Amino acid sequence: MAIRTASPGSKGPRPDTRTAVFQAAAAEFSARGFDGVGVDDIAERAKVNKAMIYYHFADKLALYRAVVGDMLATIGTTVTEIAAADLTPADKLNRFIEQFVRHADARPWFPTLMLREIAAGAPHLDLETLTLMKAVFLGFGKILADGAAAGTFRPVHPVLAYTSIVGPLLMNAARERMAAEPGRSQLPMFVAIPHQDLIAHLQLTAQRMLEPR
Amino acid sequence: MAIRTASPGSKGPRPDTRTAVFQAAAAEFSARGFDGVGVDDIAERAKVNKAMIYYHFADKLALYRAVVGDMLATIGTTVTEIAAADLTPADKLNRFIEQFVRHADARPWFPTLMLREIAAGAPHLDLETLTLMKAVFLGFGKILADGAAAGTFRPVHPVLAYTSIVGPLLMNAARERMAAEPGRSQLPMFVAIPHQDLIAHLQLTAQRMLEPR
DNA sequence: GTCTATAAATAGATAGAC
DNA sequence: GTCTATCTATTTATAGAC
Repeated sequence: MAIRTASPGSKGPRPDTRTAVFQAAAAEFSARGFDGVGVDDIAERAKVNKAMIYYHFADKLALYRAVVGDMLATIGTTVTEIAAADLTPADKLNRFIEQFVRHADARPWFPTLMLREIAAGAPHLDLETLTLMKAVFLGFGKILADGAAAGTFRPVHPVLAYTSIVGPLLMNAARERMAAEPGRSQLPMFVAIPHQDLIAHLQLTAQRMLEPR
Repeated sequence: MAIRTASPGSKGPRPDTRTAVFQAAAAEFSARGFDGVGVDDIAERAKVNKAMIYYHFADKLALYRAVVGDMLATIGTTVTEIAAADLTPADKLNRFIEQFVRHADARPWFPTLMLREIAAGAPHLDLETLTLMKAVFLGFGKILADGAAAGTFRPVHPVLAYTSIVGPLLMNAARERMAAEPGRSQLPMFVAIPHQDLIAHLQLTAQRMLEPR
């Protein structure tokens, strides 16, 4: 990835103001939610004048949708690739779980922002953004259907299977965030779980859930 | 439950203003989150003057904590009772799942409010409220430990087991809310799942997850 | 593209009459 | 206990100079 930095003290046009705003917005929205974040907060974090945000984005909602849409598009591409890969359904499922965790590790704002939007009932999302969300679900559903057709999976309603895997994934990310608040690490539900263990547990649970008997 | 209603047109002291505020706050906070709700919104829904809210509660945060605390205390009592009941661990686990769903059915604000607070990293909760949250987790952990001691469950980290069961539960509630928004019922991830099916699925998945091999 | 200044609306919270 | 009116701070958003 190319790194573009403005020369120190430069007064000319900053090449990546938009990117700085975008990244600051992702972090802020993830940390405090749509209503909890002010446009000033984003400007401050991005080290950008507030008016610049309105120069690059129509308004706060459009910026938010851009962040969530980009996030969903990225994970959607990953899932679609896995679903289309040349692997057994069981391997695809394991890969789905592993990639989801790795994806979240590389983009810490992702799970919390997604969980927040889900918890809120997705009131900020338009149909276009929801369609990106759908792509993730459909990719997962394809893995399931292939497995059922091959007889390696028992038939389970894709919605139930999806929530059974993604729900714990997101909830664990939220748990880690709660634990990060000061004075909480002693509480038993906030002990650290290595992501290797998380992945292994979810993979085993998912395989058992789908196992024909 | 006794029903107390002020006589129509009464100008005297309303007996249950506090309750009206409390219930309105639960509904509003659940629907739009701490930052998304204005004290005016709560006053309007409760059909109470805004100043009355500050007469009964110190401020917005104290009101919010009262709502969440009451919610956690109620579910905590239920879980503790199940853990102490005279049942096999497997039956206790099934009962935990069923009661959690039934509890949410009877109190529609519960799952969303809880998921919201979790997603936010519980920034609004003090240690006292978190302790109530802990009680729910500990009750669940006791069921697990009893099962492991009796050999009916394999040993699984209680945090992983807890998120694996409660995560899907909460995520499904959020899903139902997303589906409720207009123009969304056609999307495949928003199809309705009967709660009977949800319970059965989670019970089966949980038992398989914990099954020794 | 970038900045300052400010408009316009809304938020949380309180004073004080009844 | 209940109400009206209001204070103060903050918020989204824009106008307009450079």
